[in-house]
Amino acid sequence: MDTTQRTDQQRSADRRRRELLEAADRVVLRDGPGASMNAIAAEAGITKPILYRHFGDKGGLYAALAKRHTDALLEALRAALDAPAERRERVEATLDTYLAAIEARPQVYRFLMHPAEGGQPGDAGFDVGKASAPVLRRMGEELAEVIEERVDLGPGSQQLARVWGHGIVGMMHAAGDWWLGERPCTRAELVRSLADLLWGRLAAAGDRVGGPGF
Amino acid sequence: MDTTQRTDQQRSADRRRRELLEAADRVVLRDGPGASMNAIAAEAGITKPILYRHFGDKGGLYAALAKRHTDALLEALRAALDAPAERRERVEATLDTYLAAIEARPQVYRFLMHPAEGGQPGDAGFDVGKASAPVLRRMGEELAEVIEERVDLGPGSQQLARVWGHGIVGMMHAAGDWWLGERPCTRAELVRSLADLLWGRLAAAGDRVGGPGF
DNA sequence: GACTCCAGTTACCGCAAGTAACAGTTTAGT
DNA sequence: ACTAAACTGTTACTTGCGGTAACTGGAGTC
Repeated sequence: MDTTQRTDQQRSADRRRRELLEAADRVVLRDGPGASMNAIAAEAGITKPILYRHFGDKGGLYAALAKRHTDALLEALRAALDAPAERRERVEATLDTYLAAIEARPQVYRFLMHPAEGGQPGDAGFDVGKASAPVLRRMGEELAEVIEERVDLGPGSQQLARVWGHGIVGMMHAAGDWWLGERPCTRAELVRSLADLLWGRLAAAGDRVGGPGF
Repeated sequence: MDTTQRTDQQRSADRRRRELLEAADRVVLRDGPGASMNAIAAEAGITKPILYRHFGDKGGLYAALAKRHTDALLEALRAALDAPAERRERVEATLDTYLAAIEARPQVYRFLMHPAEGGQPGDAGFDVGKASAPVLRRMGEELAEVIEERVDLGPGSQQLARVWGHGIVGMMHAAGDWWLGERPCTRAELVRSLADLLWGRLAAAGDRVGGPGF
């Protein structure tokens, strides 16, 4: 029962866990977010209880799965966010990176954003936002950090940055979701339109004929 | 089987339907989005099959329920959007109306935004966005209409307005969701911060010390 | 060789969606 | 008045999923 022994076991368990996650990934990508534990186990060549031993419950498995993809996505976003360029270019690069990601793998995106809850009704009260897609939260928080650290916002900058972080992420997400469903324009056009919005073009635009505009 | 007769029946059915929806409303508000059909039927003083006769399946019931609340919310938003004031004031009024609504009835909000899917795995392919919360889509579309109709955006205005409609709604939604969970500031502060964001303050702000800002 | 772990299995429980088949009651037709 | 439809409601069932208990076989350890 010395250290190497234990490390071996742990390594084996970790490898197994990765294999299971990869199998789960395949199934979720094939069957959608409603994929059953049985299906995942079958894909991995084993049976349900093993999944439960590794991940506790379905939420655990999905959380682990989501973490993988979220980490990957955040990595890509960070790169775009930290690129050496001026602000507008960075914003556009970040938007484009996100949109390219959801465009390339819509199933992954769908899984991350609409995890299909499934919470038993016997659960506790309404912890609003707790069951919501945590991906957006993480993205919002990270963006807030970058903003607060890079942009000079005067007093109350931290709160402002957080609001903006979550707001911008939400804008990106909603616009991306809609765009992915309808494909009304190219990705570049979408990026440009959103950046224009953030650059205050709504405030700068004139009214249309007939009274005060929106 | 003349017309009046049939109308009577239809009226009765409609009344029943409303009663059922109100019962469902109570249960969903009490038990959360995972409320079971049995529970709803019990609250209405009847049993499951009747619910199924009226609404087809759980999705139908939830859709009907969501439509009610969505209509009410959109009504309120339209009022704020059409108020006689200048643009910035309207934007703030609209944001505040939305936030006040979700603040007043977080359970309703939660139900509308996170309907807990539940789609059987045997379903068709990934119609991304189809199962997504339709509330946001409707809000986005309506806002787009208002923008396109009131603001002079030059060529390509329709597409731009739609992108902005969905983007702004998403911003409002995400920021509201986060705010409702953490309550980091007052509603008025949040409204102001978001309006500032839309008014291009991010673009106008200076860089912080040490290199180009975000 | 007996002992202990561990991966893995089968077989089950509870619960919720959805359905089939049956029963009471009002309404229409003759 | 008597039957037939149509509507409302019920009980009792099937199916399928999440989750668990209890057993089984094989690896290493004393």
